[in-house]
Amino acid sequence: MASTLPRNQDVAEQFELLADLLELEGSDAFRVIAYRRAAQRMRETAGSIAQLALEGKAKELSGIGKTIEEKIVQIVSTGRIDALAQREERIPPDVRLFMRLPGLGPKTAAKIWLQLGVTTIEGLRQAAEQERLRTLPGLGAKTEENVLRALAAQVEAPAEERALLGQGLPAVRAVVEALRGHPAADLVSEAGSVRRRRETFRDLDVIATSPDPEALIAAFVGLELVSEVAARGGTKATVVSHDGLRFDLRVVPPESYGNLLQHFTGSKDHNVALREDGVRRGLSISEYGVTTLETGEVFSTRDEAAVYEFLGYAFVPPELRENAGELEAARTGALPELIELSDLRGDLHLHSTWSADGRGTVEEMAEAAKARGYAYLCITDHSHYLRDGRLEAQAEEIAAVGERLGRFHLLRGVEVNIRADGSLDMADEDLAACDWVVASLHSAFDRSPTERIMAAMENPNVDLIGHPTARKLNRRAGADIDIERAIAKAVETGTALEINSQADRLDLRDAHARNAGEAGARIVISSDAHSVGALGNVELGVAQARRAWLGADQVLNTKPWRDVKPRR
DNA sequence: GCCGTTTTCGGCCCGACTGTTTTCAGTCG
Repeated sequence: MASTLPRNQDVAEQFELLADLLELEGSDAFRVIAYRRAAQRMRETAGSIAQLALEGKAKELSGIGKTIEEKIVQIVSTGRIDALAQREERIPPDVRLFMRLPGLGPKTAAKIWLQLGVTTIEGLRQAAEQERLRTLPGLGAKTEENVLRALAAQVEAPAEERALLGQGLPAVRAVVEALRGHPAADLVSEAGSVRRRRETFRDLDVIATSPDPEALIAAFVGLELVSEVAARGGTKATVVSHDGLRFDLRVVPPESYGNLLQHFTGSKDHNVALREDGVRRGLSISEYGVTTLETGEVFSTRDEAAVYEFLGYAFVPPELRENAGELEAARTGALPELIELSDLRGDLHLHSTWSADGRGTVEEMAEAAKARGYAYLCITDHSHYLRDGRLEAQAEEIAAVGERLGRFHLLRGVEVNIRADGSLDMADEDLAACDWVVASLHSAFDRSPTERIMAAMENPNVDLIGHPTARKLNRRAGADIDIERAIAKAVETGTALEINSQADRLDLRDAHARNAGEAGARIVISSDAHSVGALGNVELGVAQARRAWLGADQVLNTKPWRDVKPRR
């Protein structure tokens, strides 16, 4: 039974832990890196890694070989990697936390544990206070100070959350715009994970060139949104905004701007793979340029695309830079043509004031959609607000507003709830009367969620599964959906799967949406808007679709309505 | 531990900064 297998996240966590403990033991660094890479690959794999290992197919994934595959099988059969269980008995759990403190690493953590006999966080605090850390070679007063500061900060701000792209994207754009308008600015760009449109971020990176770096830094730390200047130097600064977002600005030399933008956009894994590939071909790649080792010649450029071109790759869109096959594809001309925001022709999941939580009327939502340039819009209010005659009243209003809008298609839909037993909470004849039906999980996420959404797909009235895993970023993990079975059922029944564009949903997530696309499932990007402004959410959904390697032809609502829903 | 358009053995990204040091190891991104 697939549902009894450990989740990829949990398997990856054991390898991450094993890597940490091996590192504390001082074992071969490349072995440690190999475990971490494998863990990363597992997290980004949509199918069950445990299932793959049982079938002997996990080693087909890059970074996973025979040994790691065997260890995954150990997890399935005994719950724990043997090598990990042994080490957990020897190494006190808090020592792993030592090396997570900023400034401390595995070497220092092990030294403190083995030479001072410190085994707990509290013991570490005391050792620092009593000035015992400085008795160790290579450690001094400054280290003690750093340890105490780090421990205090940890108490103040425990377990930091990553902020949502939906909050960071407008914020970083505002900063980039403000800096571009400054006389000391030349080139300015977002960089880092926000440029790759990752769903969450730790800080927002901006890079720039300037004839007068000091003046640009001064303008940056003086921006109205800045509440605190965390660091400030001649070429870089870090600030915290009033709403708690961290921004990093780096001012870089113009002649290497392209190389630097490439470097600071990441991801780390993408850059490492790029550089390893370079080494194999006699090229040393850094943020300043590409050195041809044989001649010593250095290629640096203001143009990021020129970096990829020089290295023999097609330009890799930032959203794909995760070392998930994009380099090979860029070398062989196999990169996909990614969907763009302007490809969307309509929205197929959103709410009006007929839903208690909707803030725009049917007419307001329709007018706003028309103004966005859409050709169609489907109002999908929650089923439970459409009882006792309200379904008919809502249908009349949609029909009346639709008349006034001329050629624009205003459609009548519903978001029907999938109950705990897998049935839908609206009668089939009512669903059949709608132009479009979205079915979603909203509760009882632990009660056979895979079976429930698959049952919904079997209903011929259901066109789309909304936010398939029902996750909420920073709030709850998604339901434990067996995504491969769900995708197979979607393909079989022709039911579309949603990329929900709400900032804290983005569900399907990137890896799952990529799998769905590869399997030939139909994908819909929808706003799930509850207000006029939220129709713009789809920008996040399109970004997620790009991270999933999807082209416009794989997304249903890039097509005209007659092709989305051929007449029954 | 993984991997291969030199390789099934011998490699495995690059540079900056920090704190502790008289030349560098450890950490970080």
